[in-house]
Amino acid sequence: MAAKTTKKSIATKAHLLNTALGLFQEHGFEKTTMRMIADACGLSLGAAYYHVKTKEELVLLFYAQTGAEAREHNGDIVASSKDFKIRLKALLQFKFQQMEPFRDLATVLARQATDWRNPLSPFSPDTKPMRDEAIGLIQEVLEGSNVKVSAALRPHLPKALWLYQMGVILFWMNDRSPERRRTEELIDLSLALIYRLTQATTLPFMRGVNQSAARIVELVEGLGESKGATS
Amino acid sequence: MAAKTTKKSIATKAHLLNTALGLFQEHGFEKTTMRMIADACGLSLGAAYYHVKTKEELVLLFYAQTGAEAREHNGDIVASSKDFKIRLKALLQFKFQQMEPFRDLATVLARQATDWRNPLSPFSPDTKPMRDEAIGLIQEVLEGSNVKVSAALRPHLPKALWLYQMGVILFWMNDRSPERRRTEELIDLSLALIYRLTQATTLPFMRGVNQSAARIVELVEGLGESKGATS
DNA sequence: GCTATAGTTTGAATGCGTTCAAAAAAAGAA
DNA sequence: TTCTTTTTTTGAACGCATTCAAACTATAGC
Repeated sequence: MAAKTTKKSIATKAHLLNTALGLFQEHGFEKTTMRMIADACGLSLGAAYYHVKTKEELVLLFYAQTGAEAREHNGDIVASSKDFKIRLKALLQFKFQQMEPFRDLATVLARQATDWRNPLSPFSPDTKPMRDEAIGLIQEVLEGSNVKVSAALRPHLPKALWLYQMGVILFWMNDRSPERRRTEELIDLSLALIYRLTQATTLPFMRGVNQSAARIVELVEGLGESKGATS
Repeated sequence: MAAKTTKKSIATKAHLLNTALGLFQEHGFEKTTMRMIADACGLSLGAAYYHVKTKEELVLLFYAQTGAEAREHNGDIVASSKDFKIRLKALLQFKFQQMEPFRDLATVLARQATDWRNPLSPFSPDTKPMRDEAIGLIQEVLEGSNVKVSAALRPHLPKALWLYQMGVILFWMNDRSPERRRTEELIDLSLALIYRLTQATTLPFMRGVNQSAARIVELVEGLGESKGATS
Protein backbone atom coordinates (compact mmCIF):
# COMPACT_ATOMS: atom_id res chain seq x y z
CA MET A 1 0.00 0.00 0.00
CA ALA A 2 2.42 2.64 1.18
CA ALA A 3 6.05 3.13 0.18
CA LYS A 4 8.53 0.97 2.09
CA THR A 5 12.00 1.84 3.27
CA THR A 6 13.86 -0.30 0.78
CA LYS A 7 17.01 0.90 -1.00
CA LYS A 8 15.21 1.34 -4.27
CA SER A 9 12.27 3.25 -2.95
CA ILE A 10 14.53 5.59 -0.98
CA ALA A 11 16.48 6.34 -4.13
CA THR A 12 13.33 6.91 -6.16
CA LYS A 13 11.97 9.25 -3.54
CA ALA A 14 15.18 11.25 -3.52
CA HIS A 15 15.13 11.42 -7.29
CA LEU A 16 11.55 12.60 -7.14
CA LEU A 17 12.50 15.32 -4.68
CA ASN A 18 15.40 16.57 -6.76
CA THR A 19 13.38 16.63 -9.94
CA ALA A 20 10.57 18.42 -8.18
CA LEU A 21 12.89 21.03 -6.71
CA GLY A 22 14.26 21.78 -10.16
CA LEU A 23 10.79 22.26 -11.55
CA PHE A 24 9.64 24.29 -8.55
CA GLN A 25 12.58 26.58 -9.00
CA GLU A 26 11.85 26.99 -12.69
CA HIS A 27 8.07 27.36 -12.66
CA GLY A 28 7.14 27.89 -9.03
CA PHE A 29 5.17 25.52 -6.85
CA GLU A 30 1.66 26.19 -8.13
CA LYS A 31 2.47 26.01 -11.82
CA THR A 32 4.40 22.78 -11.43
CA THR A 33 2.02 19.86 -11.72
CA MET A 34 2.44 16.41 -10.29
CA ARG A 35 2.23 15.12 -13.84
CA MET A 36 5.24 17.19 -14.85
CA ILE A 37 7.20 15.91 -11.91
CA ALA A 38 6.29 12.30 -12.59
CA ASP A 39 7.14 12.66 -16.28
CA ALA A 40 10.45 14.36 -15.62
CA CYS A 41 11.21 11.49 -13.29
CA GLY A 42 10.29 8.85 -15.84
CA LEU A 43 7.46 7.62 -13.64
CA SER A 44 3.76 7.41 -14.15
CA LEU A 45 1.57 9.71 -12.10
CA GLY A 46 0.34 6.90 -9.91
CA ALA A 47 3.87 5.72 -9.22
CA ALA A 48 4.87 9.16 -8.05
CA TYR A 49 2.00 9.07 -5.62
CA TYR A 50 3.19 5.73 -4.38
CA HIS A 51 6.29 7.43 -3.05
CA VAL A 52 4.85 10.72 -1.93
CA LYS A 53 1.50 11.17 -0.29
CA THR A 54 0.84 14.70 -1.50
CA LYS A 55 2.46 17.45 -3.50
CA GLU A 56 3.04 19.33 -0.28
CA GLU A 57 5.03 16.47 1.17
CA LEU A 58 7.75 17.34 -1.30
CA VAL A 59 8.00 20.72 0.35
CA LEU A 60 8.39 19.16 3.77
CA LEU A 61 11.12 16.90 2.41
CA PHE A 62 12.91 19.96 1.14
CA TYR A 63 12.60 21.63 4.50
CA ALA A 64 13.95 18.55 6.24
CA GLN A 65 16.92 18.62 3.88
CA THR A 66 17.79 22.21 4.75
CA GLY A 67 17.65 21.20 8.40
CA ALA A 68 20.25 18.53 7.87
CA GLU A 69 22.53 20.92 5.97
CA ALA A 70 22.19 23.49 8.73
CA ARG A 71 23.47 20.98 11.26
CA GLU A 72 26.76 20.77 9.40
CA HIS A 73 27.13 24.51 9.25
CA ASN A 74 26.37 25.00 12.91
CA GLY A 75 29.87 24.22 14.07
CA ASP A 76 31.27 27.10 12.02
CA ILE A 77 28.77 29.45 13.58
CA VAL A 78 29.62 28.45 17.11
CA ALA A 79 33.31 28.77 16.31
CA SER A 80 32.97 32.19 14.74
CA SER A 81 32.04 34.18 17.83
CA LYS A 82 30.79 34.05 21.38
CA ASP A 83 28.32 36.85 20.78
CA PHE A 84 24.71 35.79 20.96
CA LYS A 85 23.49 38.27 18.38
CA ILE A 86 26.19 37.42 15.87
CA ARG A 87 25.63 33.70 16.26
CA LEU A 88 21.88 33.79 15.95
CA LYS A 89 22.00 36.18 13.04
CA ALA A 90 24.36 33.82 11.27
CA LEU A 91 21.97 30.96 11.91
CA LEU A 92 19.06 32.87 10.40
CA GLN A 93 21.06 34.10 7.46
CA PHE A 94 22.24 30.64 6.63
CA LYS A 95 18.65 29.44 6.58
CA PHE A 96 17.63 32.26 4.26
CA GLN A 97 20.53 31.64 1.95
CA GLN A 98 19.43 28.01 1.69
CA MET A 99 15.83 28.87 0.98
CA GLU A 100 16.43 31.84 -1.27
CA PRO A 101 16.02 29.92 -4.55
CA PHE A 102 12.79 28.37 -3.29
CA ARG A 103 11.02 31.27 -1.68
CA ASP A 104 7.57 30.20 -2.65
CA LEU A 105 8.12 26.82 -1.05
CA ALA A 106 8.42 28.69 2.20
CA THR A 107 4.96 30.13 1.67
CA VAL A 108 3.63 26.64 1.04
CA LEU A 109 5.18 25.52 4.27
CA ALA A 110 3.69 28.44 6.13
CA ARG A 111 0.28 27.51 4.78
CA GLN A 112 0.57 24.05 6.27
CA ALA A 113 1.96 25.49 9.46
CA THR A 114 -1.25 27.22 10.44
CA ASP A 115 -3.13 24.00 11.14
CA TRP A 116 -1.20 22.11 13.78
CA ARG A 117 -3.17 18.94 13.14
CA ASN A 118 -1.83 18.82 9.62
CA PRO A 119 0.99 16.26 9.66
CA LEU A 120 3.00 18.52 7.38
CA SER A 121 2.89 21.48 9.76
CA PRO A 122 6.25 22.27 11.35
CA PHE A 123 4.25 22.48 14.59
CA SER A 124 2.56 19.10 14.34
CA PRO A 125 3.41 16.08 16.46
CA ASP A 126 4.50 14.28 13.28
CA THR A 127 7.30 16.76 12.64
CA LYS A 128 8.56 16.80 16.22
CA PRO A 129 11.91 15.22 15.29
CA MET A 130 12.61 17.97 12.78
CA ARG A 131 11.54 20.58 15.27
CA ASP A 132 13.70 19.14 18.01
CA GLU A 133 16.64 19.08 15.67
CA ALA A 134 16.17 22.76 14.85
CA ILE A 135 15.74 23.64 18.50
CA GLY A 136 18.91 21.68 19.21
CA LEU A 137 20.86 23.89 16.83
CA ILE A 138 19.65 26.96 18.65
CA GLN A 139 20.54 25.33 21.93
CA GLU A 140 24.09 24.80 20.73
CA VAL A 141 24.32 28.38 19.58
CA LEU A 142 23.19 29.59 23.00
CA GLU A 143 25.57 27.36 24.90
CA GLY A 144 28.76 29.15 25.69
CA SER A 145 27.49 32.41 24.26
CA ASN A 146 27.27 35.66 26.16
CA VAL A 147 23.53 35.52 26.94
CA LYS A 148 22.45 35.68 30.54
CA VAL A 149 18.99 34.56 31.39
CA SER A 150 17.11 33.70 34.56
CA ALA A 151 17.14 30.08 35.64
CA ALA A 152 13.37 29.91 35.27
CA LEU A 153 13.56 30.82 31.60
CA ARG A 154 16.76 29.14 30.52
CA PRO A 155 15.20 25.80 29.65
CA HIS A 156 12.55 27.53 27.57
CA LEU A 157 14.75 29.94 25.71
CA PRO A 158 15.62 27.65 22.77
CA LYS A 159 11.95 26.88 22.14
CA ALA A 160 11.05 30.53 22.40
CA LEU A 161 13.77 31.44 19.94
CA TRP A 162 12.59 28.76 17.56
CA LEU A 163 9.19 30.44 17.56
CA TYR A 164 10.93 33.73 16.99
CA GLN A 165 12.73 32.16 14.05
CA MET A 166 9.44 31.08 12.53
CA GLY A 167 8.22 34.63 12.80
CA VAL A 168 11.30 35.99 11.09
CA ILE A 169 10.90 33.45 8.30
CA LEU A 170 7.32 34.62 7.83
CA PHE A 171 8.61 38.17 7.56
CA TRP A 172 11.35 37.20 5.18
CA MET A 173 9.12 35.40 2.75
CA ASN A 174 6.87 38.42 2.52
CA ASP A 175 9.73 40.86 2.24
CA ARG A 176 9.88 42.40 -1.21
CA SER A 177 12.54 44.99 -0.44
CA PRO A 178 15.73 44.86 -2.53
CA GLU A 179 18.24 42.41 -1.08
CA ARG A 180 15.77 41.75 1.73
CA ARG A 181 17.16 44.75 3.56
CA ARG A 182 14.11 45.01 5.75
CA THR A 183 14.55 41.48 6.98
CA GLU A 184 18.09 42.30 7.93
CA GLU A 185 17.00 45.40 9.78
CA LEU A 186 14.32 43.42 11.56
CA ILE A 187 16.84 40.83 12.64
CA ASP A 188 19.29 43.39 13.95
CA LEU A 189 16.69 45.29 15.89
CA SER A 190 14.89 42.30 17.29
CA LEU A 191 18.01 40.44 18.32
CA ALA A 192 19.26 43.50 20.17
CA LEU A 193 15.90 43.70 21.91
CA ILE A 194 15.89 40.04 22.79
CA TYR A 195 19.41 40.33 24.11
CA ARG A 196 18.48 43.15 26.42
CA LEU A 197 15.35 41.42 27.57
CA THR A 198 17.17 38.25 28.45
CA GLN A 199 19.68 40.23 30.48
CA ALA A 200 16.76 41.90 32.21
CA THR A 201 15.26 38.58 33.24
CA THR A 202 18.10 38.11 35.69
CA LEU A 203 16.94 41.10 37.72
CA PRO A 204 15.39 39.99 41.01
CA PHE A 205 12.09 41.84 40.66
CA MET A 206 11.42 40.10 37.34
CA ARG A 207 10.62 36.79 38.96
CA GLY A 208 6.89 37.11 38.31
CA VAL A 209 7.35 38.12 34.70
CA ASN A 210 9.74 35.26 34.12
CA GLN A 211 7.30 32.77 35.53
CA SER A 212 4.58 34.01 33.21
CA ALA A 213 6.82 34.01 30.18
CA ALA A 214 7.95 30.47 30.90
CA ARG A 215 4.37 29.33 31.24
CA ILE A 216 3.43 30.96 27.93
CA VAL A 217 6.14 29.07 26.12
CA GLU A 218 4.88 25.89 27.74
CA LEU A 219 1.36 26.60 26.59
CA VAL A 220 2.40 27.13 23.01
CA GLU A 221 4.57 24.06 23.12
CA GLY A 222 1.74 21.96 24.51
CA LEU A 223 -0.78 23.03 21.88
CA GLY A 224 0.01 20.08 19.67
CA GLU A 225 -1.27 17.60 22.24
CA SER A 226 -4.70 16.24 21.43
CA LYS A 227 -6.87 16.81 24.49
CA GLY A 228 -5.94 18.79 27.57
CA ALA A 229 -3.55 18.13 30.47
CA THR A 230 -0.79 20.70 30.63
CA SER A 231 0.62 19.94 34.09
CA MET B 1 -17.46 40.45 -16.45
CA ALA B 2 -17.29 41.06 -12.73
CA ALA B 3 -20.16 41.50 -10.29
CA LYS B 4 -21.43 45.07 -9.98
CA THR B 5 -22.69 46.89 -6.93
CA THR B 6 -26.32 46.90 -7.91
CA LYS B 7 -29.09 46.20 -5.42
CA LYS B 8 -29.79 42.79 -6.85
CA SER B 9 -26.24 41.60 -6.97
CA ILE B 10 -25.61 42.77 -3.41
CA ALA B 11 -28.62 40.80 -2.25
CA THR B 12 -27.56 37.71 -4.16
CA LYS B 13 -24.09 37.92 -2.73
CA ALA B 14 -25.45 38.16 0.80
CA HIS B 15 -27.74 35.23 0.15
CA LEU B 16 -24.78 33.28 -1.15
CA LEU B 17 -22.79 34.09 1.98
CA ASN B 18 -25.57 33.05 4.34
CA THR B 19 -26.22 29.81 2.51
CA ALA B 20 -22.52 29.07 2.44
CA LEU B 21 -22.13 29.74 6.17
CA GLY B 22 -24.93 27.32 6.93
CA LEU B 23 -23.30 24.63 4.85
CA PHE B 24 -19.85 25.35 6.25
CA GLN B 25 -21.21 24.99 9.75
CA GLU B 26 -22.91 21.72 8.88
CA HIS B 27 -20.22 20.03 6.80
CA GLY B 28 -17.10 22.08 7.35
CA PHE B 29 -15.31 24.16 4.73
CA GLU B 30 -13.52 21.43 2.81
CA LYS B 31 -16.47 19.07 2.46
CA THR B 32 -18.76 21.85 1.29
CA THR B 33 -18.49 22.21 -2.47
CA MET B 34 -19.23 25.27 -4.54
CA ARG B 35 -21.86 23.21 -6.35
CA MET B 36 -23.68 22.58 -3.09
CA ILE B 37 -23.62 26.26 -2.28
CA ALA B 38 -24.85 27.25 -5.72
CA ASP B 39 -27.61 24.64 -5.62
CA ALA B 40 -28.76 25.58 -2.15
CA CYS B 41 -28.89 29.13 -3.41
CA GLY B 42 -30.92 28.23 -6.49
CA LEU B 43 -28.11 29.37 -8.74
CA SER B 44 -26.01 27.62 -11.31
CA LEU B 45 -22.36 27.07 -10.54
CA GLY B 46 -21.25 29.69 -13.01
CA ALA B 47 -23.64 32.24 -11.57
CA ALA B 48 -22.23 31.72 -8.11
CA TYR B 49 -18.79 32.42 -9.49
CA TYR B 50 -20.10 35.59 -11.03
CA HIS B 51 -20.68 36.95 -7.54
CA VAL B 52 -17.73 35.47 -5.74
CA LYS B 53 -14.27 35.09 -7.16
CA THR B 54 -13.23 32.07 -5.13
CA LYS B 55 -14.52 29.79 -2.44
CA GLU B 56 -12.14 31.46 -0.01
CA GLU B 57 -13.66 34.85 -0.68
CA LEU B 58 -16.71 33.64 1.21
CA VAL B 59 -14.51 33.22 4.24
CA LEU B 60 -13.23 36.76 3.96
CA LEU B 61 -16.78 38.02 3.68
CA PHE B 62 -17.59 36.18 6.87
CA TYR B 63 -14.60 37.71 8.60
CA ALA B 64 -15.63 41.16 7.45
CA GLN B 65 -19.07 40.54 8.88
CA THR B 66 -17.70 39.67 12.32
CA GLY B 67 -15.71 42.89 12.18
CA ALA B 68 -18.87 44.92 11.68
CA GLU B 69 -20.63 43.17 14.53
CA ALA B 70 -17.68 43.77 16.80
CA ARG B 71 -17.95 47.48 16.19
CA GLU B 72 -21.41 47.50 17.73
CA HIS B 73 -20.25 45.59 20.75
CA ASN B 74 -17.25 47.80 21.35
CA GLY B 75 -19.20 50.47 23.18
CA ASP B 76 -20.27 47.98 25.83
CA ILE B 77 -16.69 46.95 26.34
CA VAL B 78 -15.44 50.48 26.78
CA ALA B 79 -18.30 51.19 29.19
CA SER B 80 -17.69 48.08 31.26
CA SER B 81 -14.35 49.01 32.77
CA LYS B 82 -11.34 51.27 32.57
CA ASP B 83 -8.96 48.37 33.03
CA PHE B 84 -6.83 47.64 30.01
CA LYS B 85 -6.64 43.91 30.64
CA ILE B 86 -10.36 43.53 31.19
CA ARG B 87 -11.23 45.51 28.10
CA LEU B 88 -8.86 43.74 25.78
CA LYS B 89 -9.82 40.35 27.11
CA ALA B 90 -13.45 41.18 26.46
CA LEU B 91 -12.58 42.19 22.92
CA LEU B 92 -10.81 38.91 22.28
CA GLN B 93 -13.50 36.84 23.89
CA PHE B 94 -16.20 38.47 21.84
CA LYS B 95 -14.28 37.62 18.68
CA PHE B 96 -13.94 34.01 19.75
CA GLN B 97 -17.57 33.74 20.64
CA GLN B 98 -18.44 34.99 17.15
CA MET B 99 -16.15 32.57 15.42
CA GLU B 100 -16.79 29.54 17.63
CA PRO B 101 -19.34 27.94 15.29
CA PHE B 102 -17.00 28.41 12.33
CA ARG B 103 -13.67 27.40 13.73
CA ASP B 104 -12.39 25.82 10.57
CA LEU B 105 -13.08 29.01 8.66
CA ALA B 106 -10.49 30.60 10.90
CA THR B 107 -7.94 28.08 9.72
CA VAL B 108 -8.81 28.88 6.12
CA LEU B 109 -8.28 32.53 6.86
CA ALA B 110 -4.95 31.80 8.50
CA ARG B 111 -3.86 29.90 5.41
CA GLN B 112 -4.48 32.95 3.26
CA ALA B 113 -2.85 35.17 5.83
CA THR B 114 0.60 33.75 5.31
CA ASP B 115 1.03 35.21 1.84
CA TRP B 116 0.64 38.96 2.11
CA ARG B 117 0.29 39.35 -1.64
CA ASN B 118 -2.85 37.26 -1.56
CA PRO B 119 -5.75 39.74 -1.73
CA LEU B 120 -7.60 37.63 0.82
CA SER B 121 -4.87 37.87 3.42
CA PRO B 122 -5.79 40.00 6.42
CA PHE B 123 -2.36 41.55 5.95
CA SER B 124 -2.71 42.44 2.28
CA PRO B 125 -3.17 45.95 0.93
CA ASP B 126 -6.61 44.91 -0.34
CA THR B 127 -7.89 44.25 3.15
CA LYS B 128 -6.48 47.44 4.64
CA PRO B 129 -9.93 48.89 5.35
CA MET B 130 -10.89 45.86 7.40
CA ARG B 131 -7.59 45.96 9.18
CA ASP B 132 -7.89 49.65 9.95
CA GLU B 133 -11.35 49.07 11.30
CA ALA B 134 -10.10 46.36 13.62
CA ILE B 135 -7.17 48.50 14.73
CA GLY B 136 -9.61 51.31 15.35
CA LEU B 137 -11.55 49.15 17.79
CA ILE B 138 -8.38 48.45 19.71
CA GLN B 139 -7.57 52.13 19.66
CA GLU B 140 -10.92 52.91 21.26
CA VAL B 141 -10.37 50.27 23.87
CA LEU B 142 -7.00 51.77 24.74
CA GLU B 143 -8.28 55.32 24.89
CA GLY B 144 -9.22 56.28 28.42
CA SER B 145 -7.97 52.99 29.79
CA ASN B 146 -5.35 52.64 32.48
CA VAL B 147 -2.42 51.84 30.20
CA LYS B 148 0.61 54.02 30.32
CA VAL B 149 3.04 53.88 27.48
CA SER B 150 5.93 55.96 26.25
CA ALA B 151 5.15 58.67 23.73
CA ALA B 152 7.38 56.99 21.17
CA LEU B 153 5.35 53.82 21.29
CA ARG B 154 1.84 55.14 21.82
CA PRO B 155 1.01 55.58 18.15
CA HIS B 156 2.20 52.08 17.40
CA LEU B 157 0.50 50.28 20.23
CA PRO B 158 -2.83 49.59 18.50
CA LYS B 159 -1.08 48.06 15.50
CA ALA B 160 1.14 46.01 17.75
CA LEU B 161 -1.86 44.76 19.68
CA TRP B 162 -3.62 43.87 16.46
CA LEU B 163 -0.66 41.66 15.60
CA TYR B 164 -0.89 40.19 19.08
CA GLN B 165 -4.56 39.51 18.46
CA MET B 166 -3.74 37.61 15.29
CA GLY B 167 -1.33 35.49 17.26
CA VAL B 168 -3.94 34.71 19.89
CA ILE B 169 -6.42 33.75 17.19
CA LEU B 170 -3.86 31.37 15.75
CA PHE B 171 -3.46 29.83 19.19
CA TRP B 172 -7.20 29.63 19.73
CA MET B 173 -7.93 27.85 16.51
CA ASN B 174 -5.36 25.20 17.33
CA ASP B 175 -6.48 24.87 20.92
CA ARG B 176 -8.14 21.50 21.52
CA SER B 177 -8.41 21.79 25.29
CA PRO B 178 -11.91 21.58 26.80
CA GLU B 179 -13.66 24.94 26.80
CA ARG B 180 -10.50 26.41 25.27
CA ARG B 181 -9.10 26.80 28.77
CA ARG B 182 -5.59 27.12 27.47
CA THR B 183 -6.51 30.05 25.31
CA GLU B 184 -7.95 31.76 28.32
CA GLU B 185 -4.84 31.10 30.34
CA LEU B 186 -2.70 32.41 27.50
CA ILE B 187 -4.75 35.57 27.32
CA ASP B 188 -4.56 36.22 31.04
CA LEU B 189 -0.84 35.66 31.22
CA SER B 190 0.06 37.56 28.10
CA LEU B 191 -2.14 40.55 28.85
CA ALA B 192 -0.59 40.85 32.29
CA LEU B 193 2.82 40.72 30.68
CA ILE B 194 1.92 43.30 28.06
CA TYR B 195 0.50 45.55 30.73
CA ARG B 196 3.70 45.46 32.71
CA LEU B 197 5.83 45.96 29.66
CA THR B 198 3.90 49.02 28.56
CA GLN B 199 4.28 50.52 32.03
CA ALA B 200 7.98 49.80 31.79
CA THR B 201 8.30 51.71 28.53
CA THR B 202 7.75 54.94 30.44
CA LEU B 203 10.98 54.47 32.36
CA PRO B 204 13.63 56.90 31.15
CA PHE B 205 16.35 54.37 30.43
CA MET B 206 14.04 52.51 28.07
CA ARG B 207 14.27 55.12 25.38
CA GLY B 208 16.50 52.99 23.18
CA VAL B 209 14.35 49.92 23.54
CA ASN B 210 11.24 51.91 22.74
CA GLN B 211 12.77 53.29 19.61
CA SER B 212 13.64 49.82 18.41
CA ALA B 213 10.24 48.42 19.23
CA ALA B 214 8.53 51.24 17.38
CA ARG B 215 10.69 50.66 14.36
CA ILE B 216 9.90 46.95 14.38
CA VAL B 217 6.20 47.62 14.29
CA GLU B 218 6.78 50.00 11.40
CA LEU B 219 8.72 47.37 9.53
CA VAL B 220 5.99 44.79 9.91
CA GLU B 221 3.38 47.33 8.95
CA GLY B 222 5.31 48.35 5.86
CA LEU B 223 5.78 44.81 4.60
CA GLY B 224 2.70 44.97 2.44
CA GLU B 225 4.17 47.68 0.25
CA SER B 226 5.46 46.39 -3.04
CA LYS B 227 9.06 47.54 -3.36
CA GLY B 228 11.09 49.22 -0.68
CA ALA B 229 11.14 52.70 0.85
CA THR B 230 10.39 52.63 4.55
CA SER B 231 11.19 56.21 5.52
C1' DG C 1 -42.72 50.81 -26.83
C1' DC C 2 -38.02 50.11 -28.83
C1' DT C 3 -33.43 49.61 -28.89
C1' DA C 4 -28.77 49.75 -27.03
C1' DT C 5 -26.20 48.71 -23.16
C1' DA C 6 -25.01 46.80 -18.96
C1' DG C 7 -25.82 43.08 -15.69
C1' DT C 8 -26.78 38.16 -14.82
C1' DT C 9 -27.26 33.25 -15.67
C1' DT C 10 -26.24 29.04 -17.88
C1' DG C 11 -24.09 24.62 -18.80
C1' DA C 12 -20.47 22.68 -20.66
C1' DA C 13 -15.56 22.51 -20.58
C1' DT C 14 -10.65 22.50 -18.45
C1' DG C 15 -7.05 21.41 -15.38
C1' DC C 16 -5.18 19.39 -11.56
C1' DG C 17 -4.64 16.77 -7.21
C1' DT C 18 -5.62 12.42 -5.72
C1' DT C 19 -7.31 7.42 -5.69
C1' DC C 20 -7.55 2.63 -6.99
C1' DA C 21 -7.86 -2.00 -8.91
C1' DA C 22 -5.16 -4.62 -11.48
C1' DA C 23 -0.73 -5.81 -13.71
C1' DA C 24 4.28 -6.25 -13.51
C1' DA C 25 8.65 -6.78 -11.27
C1' DA C 26 11.53 -8.04 -7.46
C1' DA C 27 12.69 -10.65 -3.45
C1' DG C 28 12.38 -14.88 -0.63
C1' DA C 29 11.45 -19.66 0.43
C1' DA C 30 11.53 -24.41 -1.20
C1' DT D 1 13.95 -23.39 -10.83
C1' DT D 2 9.25 -22.73 -9.30
C1' DC D 3 5.95 -20.98 -6.22
C1' DT D 4 4.63 -17.23 -2.91
C1' DT D 5 4.70 -12.84 -1.09
C1' DT D 6 5.92 -8.15 -1.10
C1' DT D 7 7.01 -3.95 -3.46
C1' DT D 8 6.34 -0.92 -7.60
C1' DT D 9 4.19 0.69 -11.58
C1' DT D 10 0.43 1.62 -14.54
C1' DG D 11 -3.35 4.05 -16.64
C1' DA D 12 -7.77 5.06 -16.17
C1' DA D 13 -10.99 7.21 -13.30
C1' DC D 14 -13.06 10.71 -9.80
C1' DG D 15 -14.13 15.04 -7.55
C1' DC D 16 -13.86 19.64 -7.27
C1' DA D 17 -12.44 24.54 -8.05
C1' DT D 18 -12.47 27.52 -11.68
C1' DT D 19 -13.27 29.52 -16.55
C1' DC D 20 -15.81 30.99 -20.57
C1' DA D 21 -18.58 31.90 -24.66
C1' DA D 22 -23.04 32.26 -25.48
C1' DA D 23 -27.76 33.24 -24.07
C1' DC D 24 -30.84 35.70 -21.38
C1' DT D 25 -32.81 39.64 -18.63
C1' DA D 26 -33.16 43.99 -16.83
C1' DT D 27 -32.49 48.98 -17.33
C1' DA D 28 -32.17 53.60 -19.32
C1' DG D 29 -32.50 56.87 -22.82
C1' DC D 30 -35.30 58.20 -26.58
